[in-house]
Amino acid sequence: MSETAETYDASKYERPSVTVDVVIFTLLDSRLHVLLVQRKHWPYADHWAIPGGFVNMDESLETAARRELAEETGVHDLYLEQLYTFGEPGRDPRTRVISVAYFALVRSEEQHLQVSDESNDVRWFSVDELPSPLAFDHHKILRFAIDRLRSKLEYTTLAFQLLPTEFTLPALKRIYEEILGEKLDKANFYRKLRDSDLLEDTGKFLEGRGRPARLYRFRDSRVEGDFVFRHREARVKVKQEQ
Amino acid sequence: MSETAETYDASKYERPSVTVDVVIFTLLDSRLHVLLVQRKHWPYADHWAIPGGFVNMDESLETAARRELAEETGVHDLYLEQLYTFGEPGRDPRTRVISVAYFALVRSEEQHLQVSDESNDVRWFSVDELPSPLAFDHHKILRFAIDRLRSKLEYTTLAFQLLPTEFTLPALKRIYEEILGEKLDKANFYRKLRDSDLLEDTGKFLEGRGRPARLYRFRDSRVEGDFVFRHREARVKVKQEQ
DNA sequence: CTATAATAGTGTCATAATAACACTATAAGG
DNA sequence: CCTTATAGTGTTATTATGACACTATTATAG
Repeated sequence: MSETAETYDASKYERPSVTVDVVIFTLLDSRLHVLLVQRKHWPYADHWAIPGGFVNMDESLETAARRELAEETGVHDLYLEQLYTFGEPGRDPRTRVISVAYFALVRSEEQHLQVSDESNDVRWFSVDELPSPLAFDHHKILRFAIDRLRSKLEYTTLAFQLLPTEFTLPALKRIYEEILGEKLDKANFYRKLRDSDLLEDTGKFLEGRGRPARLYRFRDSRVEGDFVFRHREARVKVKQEQ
Repeated sequence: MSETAETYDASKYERPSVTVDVVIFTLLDSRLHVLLVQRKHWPYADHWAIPGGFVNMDESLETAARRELAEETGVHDLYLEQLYTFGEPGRDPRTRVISVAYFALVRSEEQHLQVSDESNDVRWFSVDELPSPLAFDHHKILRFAIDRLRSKLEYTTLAFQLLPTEFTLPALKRIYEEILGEKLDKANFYRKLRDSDLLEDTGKFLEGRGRPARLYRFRDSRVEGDFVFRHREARVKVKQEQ
């Protein structure tokens, strides 16, 4: 960030390439899935990869993320959150690539996937059945994203983004259970939600197998943010995170 | 992340520059301070800025952050944490610059500041008395860092990094109070610490004005990590973060 | 040499949050 | 109309929290 004069020469230093990569989560068949594209070209041809691509000179990182995602997968209209920036030398065989990773949650029913001519295929993969190996260091990025997702679930309303406008408490509880990988107590979970004042009763019901479930909606239309909602208390413990 | 063949031409796309910027906090006269350097050259000559600089092609982002910090300020030996990546077009008048920001806490007594020939001066500033305007979008980065620091204080042992190996409970409490900007209850704060099992009694005492304070040390030498320690319970509330 | 100020540290208790689990409610299907 | 499946509520023992009053140990002023 220091240069000698107005005579700054932009081409003086060799520059790394900058990409954005986007980890998109959804719930499919009640399982957490992630969106991957199958690469067509070198490097890592035929390998599955997190969608992403190079940042143009005149667009913001988030705009680039949105553009690449739409181009490569057809996914659009989502709340993106910056995850981490990966920049180890050697992570891309072509040249030095620094990759700003984003992540987001979407409702898969609302997304129509489409394959670009840069890839063979675009597909949702259960996070428990990922293809291996993934391209580049994408396995690491994915791990990072899943960890972050779990941890943010503990104190935000992130999970609500996976639900339609109107939803039932059991559905929300199932999402938490699937992502956290553990069973939650119904009574305690519902009580937290009632006390949180986040939900609004629609008066409607969802018919199903047993007793119909009451339909709620998020009180605020701002589901796209990070609201504080602890589904349970975080205990004091000593452990390393990340 | 997709290219047509082994014929990939690294110079084909115009590339942004990548810098690392490092927000260093310390406690000085019981106040939270941040390290700034006064720029010597265009752009923003004579403005104060967060230390940082361009990433070399063969070094990792964190290595670059460490190197720049040592070169520009003399500060070394610290636990760095990635903060956020800022990449709006136009944030640097020279060219498109994407900046990966890091932050860290240090004990100022252990650091000997030294000015590089790229800057006029290096100095600690109280976060309440920052020079204005700062270079580039560094004010925004600083805000971001302070917010993150406060929020991580709530559930990590980050603050312990500001203390020497052996320290007293009142000293630790003062750090929390200064950074959070609010008074904490002694009894409750000490109880949390006792229950957390993070500390070890050294058997020694620190003499002072009144009753001598018992000296503790962190039980683990791994103060340089992110341990979970909630100095108080986080309450359920609905608010937007960041 | 005693009183006071200053700082460190402990005890207590009403209230709230938590976790566990037993219970009731309402539907479908045989 | 009995069984199963799902939704939803009540209850209670235990623990965590916040507030605040109390005790302890030193230096220093007079």
